Amino acid sequence: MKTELRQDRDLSAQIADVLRNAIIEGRLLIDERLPSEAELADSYGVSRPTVREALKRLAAQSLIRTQRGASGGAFVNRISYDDAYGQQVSTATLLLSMNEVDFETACDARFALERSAAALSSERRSADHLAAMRAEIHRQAQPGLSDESFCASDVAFHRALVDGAGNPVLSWHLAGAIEGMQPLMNMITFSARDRARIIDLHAKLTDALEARNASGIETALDALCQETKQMAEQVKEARQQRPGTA
Amino acid sequence: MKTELRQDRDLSAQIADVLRNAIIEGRLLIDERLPSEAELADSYGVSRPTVREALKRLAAQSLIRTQRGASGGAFVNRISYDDAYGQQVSTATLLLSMNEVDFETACDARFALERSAAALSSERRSADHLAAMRAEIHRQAQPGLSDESFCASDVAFHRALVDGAGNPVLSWHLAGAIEGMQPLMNMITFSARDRARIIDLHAKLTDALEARNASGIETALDALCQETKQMAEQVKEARQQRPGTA
DNA sequence: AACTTTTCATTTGTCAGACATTTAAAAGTC
DNA sequence: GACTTTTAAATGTCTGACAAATGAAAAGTT
Repeated sequence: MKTELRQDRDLSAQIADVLRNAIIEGRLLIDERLPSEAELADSYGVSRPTVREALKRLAAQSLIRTQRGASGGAFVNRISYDDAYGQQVSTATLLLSMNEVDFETACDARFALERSAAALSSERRSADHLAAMRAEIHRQAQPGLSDESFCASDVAFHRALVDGAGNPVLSWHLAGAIEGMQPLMNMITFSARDRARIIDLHAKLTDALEARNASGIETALDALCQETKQMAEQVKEARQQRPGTA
Repeated sequence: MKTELRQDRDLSAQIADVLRNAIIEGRLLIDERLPSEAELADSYGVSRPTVREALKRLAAQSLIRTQRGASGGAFVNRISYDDAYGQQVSTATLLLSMNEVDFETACDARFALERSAAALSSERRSADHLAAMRAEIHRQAQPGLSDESFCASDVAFHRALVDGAGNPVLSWHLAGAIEGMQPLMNMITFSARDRARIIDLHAKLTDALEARNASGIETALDALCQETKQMAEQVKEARQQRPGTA
């Protein structure tokens, strides 16, 4: 772990890179303790604050955890499913909302991925998943539901659908595709007629899933994709007519 | 941006959370400048090193960039596609290699996702994508290729396939599924017979893509999935017979 | 007046040293 | 032996300082 640092870049960034590579490439094993801050500072020839900034960078990526006290220190972290889930959603959200990704592209990608998950789900889903989906449909039909709550329920519905595949890795991937679009979806105003159509499609989708009818699922998902893109298009047109609200 | 901080948690972590939320929820716009470190330290009642640790956490997630000099400071960053790509691959890699995700689950998820991307690619792929895929097949057939290089070429092949869909968001999602498995794939030793079978399937896959034959693509992908899982199974059995090499 | 050079204030990057707090192990006490 | 106290090690935080980069204003020059 001896690397000469250049002087023309942030020292803390370079140290973070060195340690990050050591962790990713497996030279530092899970739960292994890193040298203390003082030792790291000494071995890289920098001050402790600089080392600490490097360690905080790694902590932000859940690569290490720190513990105070005797026999404390920084330890290589086994990233938890929840941490990875949050990072996935967060990165997807930023990618979609900060880069001029048009809604149609994001939507196409999302439903393409969901189609394959739904196909697996139709083989493996349990009664619990169906029940969760029907519960969300029921919530979506309640009058007086805010657009935001409708959106949240929509996410929960699709999440249950995907979880039906019984593959946590697949669920993790889909989290980015589905939950990452939430900010974009929240810009949509759902009219009563929109909601009715969506709820109808959700019902058809759930029925097809219950019957393990793969083609029926695909049809419903395609229709949902079209519906969603259409609503987004309407929002876009409304924006163009009276700009400034953006 | 005035929030009381508790004393029972890391101050730098709390400050990072506050700023992160402000960015994600859009209260701080892209390219907007954050207050200077001294001002932040003052407004949160902490010292500058503490503020700096918080800012480094955000920088590690590409949420901000910093610039020195007059009119410098920390600016809300528009995350680049490349940054998001790297984060996606990195998170997926860690999730798969650090958590006891069995190979079969990861493999199923990966090919499920790739199936849907391939379906889109069969409609939209250009001649360039086909050429890139055939070039990788050619490389894979070369004798004396290391397992690692074979793996890398395999990734490039599938990446070209996915890129054929012409949807960068889809490519981004698939990057996690495909490249994230690379460490797991690198543990496999590819015998000459294994390689021949894989190359044959790659050729069939490319032919089907050229013919825009969706069902042929699906068949080839399913076979590849089976083949991959089988090879992993063999590695697993070999490990169990003489442990300690792990 | 127009252009060039210099100076300067601002801001991040880094350092040194100190103290506070937490924690586990060692030492002491009953 | 069981409990309490002490101690040492480590992270968390603070203060104050200097270095380096950078843009803008001031000064100087033609």
